[in-house]
Amino acid sequence: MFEVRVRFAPSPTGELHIGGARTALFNYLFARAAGGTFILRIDDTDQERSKPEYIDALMEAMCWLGLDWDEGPYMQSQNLDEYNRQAARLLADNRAYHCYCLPEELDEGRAAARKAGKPYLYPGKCRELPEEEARALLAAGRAPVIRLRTPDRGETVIDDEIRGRVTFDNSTLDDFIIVKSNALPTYNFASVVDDYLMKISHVIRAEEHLSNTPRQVLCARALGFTLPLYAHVPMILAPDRSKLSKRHGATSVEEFRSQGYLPEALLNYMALLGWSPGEEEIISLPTMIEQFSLARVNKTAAIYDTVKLTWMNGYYLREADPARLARLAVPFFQKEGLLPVNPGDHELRYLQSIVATVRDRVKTLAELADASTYFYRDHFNYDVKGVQKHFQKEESATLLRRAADTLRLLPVFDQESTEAAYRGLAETLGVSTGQLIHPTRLAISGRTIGPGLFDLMVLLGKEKTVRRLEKAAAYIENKAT
RNA sequence: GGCCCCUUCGUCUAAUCGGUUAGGACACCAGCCUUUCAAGCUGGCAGCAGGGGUUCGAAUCCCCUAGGGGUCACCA
Repeated sequence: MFEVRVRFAPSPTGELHIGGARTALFNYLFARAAGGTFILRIDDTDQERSKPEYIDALMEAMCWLGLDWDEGPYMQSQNLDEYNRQAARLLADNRAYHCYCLPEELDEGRAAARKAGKPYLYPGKCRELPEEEARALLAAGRAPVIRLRTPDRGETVIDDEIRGRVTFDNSTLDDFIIVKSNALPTYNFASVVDDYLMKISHVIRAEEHLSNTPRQVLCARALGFTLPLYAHVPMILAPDRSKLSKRHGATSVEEFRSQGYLPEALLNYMALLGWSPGEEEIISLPTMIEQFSLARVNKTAAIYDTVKLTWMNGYYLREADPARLARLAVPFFQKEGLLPVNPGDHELRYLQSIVATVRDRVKTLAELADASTYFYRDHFNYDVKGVQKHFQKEESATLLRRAADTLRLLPVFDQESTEAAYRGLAETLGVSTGQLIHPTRLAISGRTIGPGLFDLMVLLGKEKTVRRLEKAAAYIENKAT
């Protein structure tokens, strides 16, 4: 039995989006399920587009999700000598050659091929370039690239763990570039070298890489490397069925986080895209590890749907430990201006009791904060429809004043006592409890929807409740005159 | 356009070797519960892309068509 070693190898050219995160998750699950090693590698051989801040953001996102890696991060930019060494070997073996063609020269051929409706293949101009000419070109200041000498005939076969046998005709593959003119390796080359050196057993990545795979196999064979096993997982598509990109709005882990999604919800939702567990859909990371297998990963691209993710987030919101939830909610309350930068113990305790009550009816942390504003602000507008419904008759004012008077006299202000008081008052006044409850809710929260009224009053406290009832009564009386 | 991959309710998916009233989840609708809104519970709507084969029998195997996606860079 060989050791399972897998890697997640993003290029730091943007935020970690849900597709990349899901690939990371599957690698993680596969490694953990097999007792193997999960490696983080940063494929940063593109100097132009790679940005250090993306590396930090990437690791931050993975930590937030709880996808801890065992080795790395390894940077390809730190391993340049190795690629050069391997390329030199290929050159010495005549399995690769220098090519002096300029990109512009090649562009002409490309344009012509496109016009003719044919695929463009490098014509092999420098394949057998005489020594003299090469020297002359070099002397003229041309920086060559290195191309792999690929077979013209035969086929390259990949036995993919998920997709089965995939065959490519070698005649459709040209002598592709493995080292750029700036001496940096291309993805197909660097990736093969590292996967071999790191003893990667399974390359688990998105399907978009499937058509690159024969090139990598050719590289590995030229280098004399044994091949890893490949598993190409289905892509995650945007709602418009196209590949995920910035223009699709919230797709990065960081964005989901800032919208108030919980890591366990995002993780659970992502796991369901392209894979299905046993009986239960709601599963924790440890359970995913127990149940994960590549055999149950399907081949169909999935369109992600935030509606289901949001539902799931609501579920996890209600399940979460209240103290933890309060901690996670802090930035959202700060953003609404409800909490100071450094909230004290008292404020955090109050937050926790609010969160524990309000979370039952919201689906994200952002909604949670939004639904909690009236606990912190005395000034708010009354819901317009609510006013029409509950503040229209002048006797409503009387009702509210009677309620305020009753509550004020309560020696104990808790769920039971307030409810008993209200039910008693309704009876003496000869009205239904609802006739008392609805105007009260509007009076103390400005809203027609929210937590159970008695929870709400207790959370607000006797003083504020009574004050707001009287304020509302005055509002109704003013309105009437 | 060439090459490669894919195709079960609107969306995510199940249906181990071909035999199921094609199952579940989200969403939606209805009812129950109820001080509102949620949640919860119960029920409902909704799918094998199309056409040919093979077979006693096909969502499942084969072929064709259509559709979708990916990829064709000195990006990964």
